[in-house]
Amino acid sequence: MITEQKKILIVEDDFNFGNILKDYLILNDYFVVLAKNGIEGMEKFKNENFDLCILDVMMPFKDGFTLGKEIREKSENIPLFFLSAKTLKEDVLKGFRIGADDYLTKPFDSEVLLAKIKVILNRKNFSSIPESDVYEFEIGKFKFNSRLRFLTYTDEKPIKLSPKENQLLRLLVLHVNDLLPREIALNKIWRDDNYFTSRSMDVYIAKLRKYLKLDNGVEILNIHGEGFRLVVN
Amino acid sequence: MITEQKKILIVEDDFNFGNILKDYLILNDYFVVLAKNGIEGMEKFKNENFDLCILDVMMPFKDGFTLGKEIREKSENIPLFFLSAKTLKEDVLKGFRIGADDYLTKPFDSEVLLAKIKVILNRKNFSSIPESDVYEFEIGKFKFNSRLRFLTYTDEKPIKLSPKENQLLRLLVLHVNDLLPREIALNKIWRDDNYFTSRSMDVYIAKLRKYLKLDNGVEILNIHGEGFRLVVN
DNA sequence: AGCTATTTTGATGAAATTTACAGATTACAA
DNA sequence: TTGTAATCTGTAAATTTCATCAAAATAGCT
Repeated sequence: MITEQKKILIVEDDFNFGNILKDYLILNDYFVVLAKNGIEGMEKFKNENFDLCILDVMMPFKDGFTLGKEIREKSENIPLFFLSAKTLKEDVLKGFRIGADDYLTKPFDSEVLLAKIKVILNRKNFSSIPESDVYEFEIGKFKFNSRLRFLTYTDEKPIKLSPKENQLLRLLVLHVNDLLPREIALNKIWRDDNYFTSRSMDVYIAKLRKYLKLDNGVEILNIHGEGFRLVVN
Repeated sequence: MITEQKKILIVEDDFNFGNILKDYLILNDYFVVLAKNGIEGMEKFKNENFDLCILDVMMPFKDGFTLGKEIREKSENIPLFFLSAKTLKEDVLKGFRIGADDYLTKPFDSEVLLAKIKVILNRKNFSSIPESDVYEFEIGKFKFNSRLRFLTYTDEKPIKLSPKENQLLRLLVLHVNDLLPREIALNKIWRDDNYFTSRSMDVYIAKLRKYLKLDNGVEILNIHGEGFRLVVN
């Protein structure tokens, strides 16, 4: 995909207001889905893949805070905005405690909202690895096909790579001879960066090293505290 | 340093307000530096290493917008908040155009500010685009790559540098033949200037000297009470 | 169920950093 | 000059942080 339209979920029970907001964001080149209440909002959230959620706080059946909490449980990283007429400090803080990225009080200026959306979408640009068209690589005497998940040493029979092995090797190759920061690999592949995903990544590095040992002109070096580096002579 | 405290720069010309804010953030376990105006703010920004900047908009000599723009030029990723009594939409939008992450209008609730600071500092922020940055240097007969943390003497095999060795050597090189004041190195690398960080820096100077001995046209001189100087013939 | 892929644990050791210290050097005042 | 306090030097030890990898646990598929 060349131009990647960002996909926004709006959950707002006020039909008029919701539609105005939706149209405004569409006009500004976002792909927008509008849900009329918390139940529907959760439904859509589960079935689609959004880049940002904008939730009204006061809604019948399921209020925005409850919905926000559920969304956070499912996805701890997705940007979350609350909209509310309630300017009470306690409400605002509650929103942030739930894991909101911002809390806007109505009435708010639509251009300001737009600015905030831009800021947050530009910051968190870790959609999974883009399926660029390149998927055949040479790594020393290896051939690596990241689409078929095959790693082939000269004429030997191809080693099948697991999805994670494959993604990791692909990232390494894309940064060949240069540093692949831990953080980036973790967020791109595991979509999260913590102690356990980090240990997990180490496991895959070990696996790849084992495969790559066949060619001793190829190795994966560690840069302590920074990340890894695939070196090819 | 025991806890990895986040370091915040506040630039605010109102002495009272600035100090109250500073104390409040310190109370909440941040390391805070307060600058009284835009000039001083830029000075501190250049010499230290912050996780977040909070800029008052209306200040004499150099206003917050101008300062914010300069900071953005130097660091495109550092989180930036504007504070202002001006609630004019145009000002708010201007702030965002400059690259602000948020714009708070005075009076604002300190707890809300705190919540926003937490959100932004915990945000996993990584763009795969490395900060455009010079990282290849020549030091006499050495080649120094501060990204890969390698120091290579002619054709010998590269010496791996630890993160601190690397940062320190990089700072020295950036000031080559000129004085690198202790204070600046400590604030930039150790983020704090005290007896222990200072001893620690001495240890690293000794380590670098050992590495650099290979080329006797290169040495690190001390300027008593001032700092160090990397000299290259 | 049985197999395979993946994640989580945890033991171990390696690397990096801080702290400590003893002997030099320097600044500076008397 | 000389004495003394402050600063610097290099090394070693103690502490902390990080990487490695086997193995166990879990999830997911056929």
